[in-house]
Amino acid sequence: MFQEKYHQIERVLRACTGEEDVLLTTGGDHADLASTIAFKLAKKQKRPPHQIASDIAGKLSRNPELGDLQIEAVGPYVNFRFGPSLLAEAVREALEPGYGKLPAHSERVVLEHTSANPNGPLHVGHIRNTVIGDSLARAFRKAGYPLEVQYYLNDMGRQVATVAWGLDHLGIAREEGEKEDHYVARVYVAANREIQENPGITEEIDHLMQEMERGDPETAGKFRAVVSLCVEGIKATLAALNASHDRFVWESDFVRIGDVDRVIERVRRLPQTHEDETLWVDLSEQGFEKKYILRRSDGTSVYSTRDLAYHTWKGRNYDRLIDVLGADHKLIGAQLQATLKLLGEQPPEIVYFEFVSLPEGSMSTRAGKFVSADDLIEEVTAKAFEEVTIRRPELPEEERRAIAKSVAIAAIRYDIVKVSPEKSTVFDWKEALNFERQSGPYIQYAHARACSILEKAGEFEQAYRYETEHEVALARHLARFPVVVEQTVKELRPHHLASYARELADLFNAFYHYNPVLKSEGETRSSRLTLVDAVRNTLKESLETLGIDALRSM
RNA sequence: GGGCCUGUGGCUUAGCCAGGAUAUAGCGCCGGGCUUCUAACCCGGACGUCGAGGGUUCAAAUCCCUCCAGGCCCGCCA
Repeated sequence: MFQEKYHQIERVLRACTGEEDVLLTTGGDHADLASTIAFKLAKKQKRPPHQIASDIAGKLSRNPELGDLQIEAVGPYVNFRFGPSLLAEAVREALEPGYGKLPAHSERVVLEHTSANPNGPLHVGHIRNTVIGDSLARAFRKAGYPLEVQYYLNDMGRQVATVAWGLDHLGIAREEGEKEDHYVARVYVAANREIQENPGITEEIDHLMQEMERGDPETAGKFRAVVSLCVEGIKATLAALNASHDRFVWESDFVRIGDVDRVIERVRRLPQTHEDETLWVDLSEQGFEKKYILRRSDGTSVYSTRDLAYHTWKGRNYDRLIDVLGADHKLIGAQLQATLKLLGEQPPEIVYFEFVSLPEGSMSTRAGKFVSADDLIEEVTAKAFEEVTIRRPELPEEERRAIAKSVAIAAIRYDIVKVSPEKSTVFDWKEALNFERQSGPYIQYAHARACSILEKAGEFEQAYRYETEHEVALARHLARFPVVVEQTVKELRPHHLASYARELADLFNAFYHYNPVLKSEGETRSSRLTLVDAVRNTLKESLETLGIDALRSM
């Protein structure tokens, strides 16, 4: 409804003013939509803007095509407000299962996110990638795109080689009940400490990497064992976070099947490519002063080479490539894009997010200095369980545990997704454990409330008469959900969804306190119940797009 | 030194790309509200030179320039 109305008003304003850009925006508190076109025309017509606005409003008010729209000039602004029948239509649409779904696109999208090195558990920095990536993935599916989500597994890097070496030489046993990825991290930290004391080990690790690249079966087996072990743990964490990947792509496969050799051959034919002891691309014309090295002097490939092969493969199998990467990848990401362009391949769109640090400084897996996602989930779940137990002591423990789990993931995911990706953040336990307003559980609570009202109401006739300011504000807000989904995929910024869901919960809570539902009567009761149902559905759809469980009771 | 990002009340944050109507919200603070649909809630109040300066414009948190502060990057690591 909202989009149709937007485009219709835009069309009519164009016809009325003769201007191409009619400066139509959302009007905030003042209106559903508003135009500042009068300012622009004031200059051309040499008349005061409020007169022009008033003229336009007068003309449009007599236009029957616009239907149930209140049009008013307020000073220099032309304001449009949805009338009762449009609000009814908005609520009717919001009741539909899957509300917010946009018309299907045929463009096949591949979205890569998380892709953390398999040398330890995901930490609170990695899961910013996971939460942004998974929320975007859900938004893309909601926006009607066929989508595949991938995790690129760096299974032949120095980190993995270091762990493989550590397992062979340090005799560290896995502890009882220790999660795979945490065990791998322990070996990794110990191996790094060993290297510090005895730098000669670096040569042994270099040798392992060369053997791996050569395809030596014994070495490959060792690497695969390390990575498989670690990935088991990582997958469990991702599942706990409600994040999923359709495919894990192993970096070494591109070496094994010859794609890396093929891409090197193609790069070699570029005029920008130089070969001395290494093979490198001169990207200075593209604005990069650093050499983009693709083959070491010992003949082995580097991460960038394999990444080039991976993206070439993606470009051939999908129409649109999206990567979610930490801000530390900005340079290498831009070099990758530039080189793919030189090769005539499709470069990825890259969503960068800035760093998450700890109050005491940057995180480091190597130094064992990080807060793991598993510890975070455990702490937040424990706090959530306490809360549920205080509020709902009568519920069986099993049910309280299930609620606590969902509440914890809601708190964690929302806390991360609500902040714009370009903002660097400092991880804060107090914020993570806060379940009040502007949190995931706050929104879940609004949803549970709506469910509870509907359950008590039983059967009711649908009706659509909205008069109080709270009813009208809710109906207006419901209409915007599909626009927010559209905006999220257009800008690749999932935090819009987070703001939207919170605003909807805010409006619903205010409505709840001022407009009794079950105690009202007749058409008012039916209309309010219908509205509550529409809010419930829209909250559910927006929560699920954020990867948060829409609990019916909490 | 160079590149990218950020700077909005004590703290966190939306708005900035597509300039317009009293700058969004939370935490914290002060005050009020649970025999009434779940108080993980609601209402009221105090708190802002939108980092600083200049420019463009009828109009700047938003665009441009300079400066300051913080983060990230500048490896034959990934």
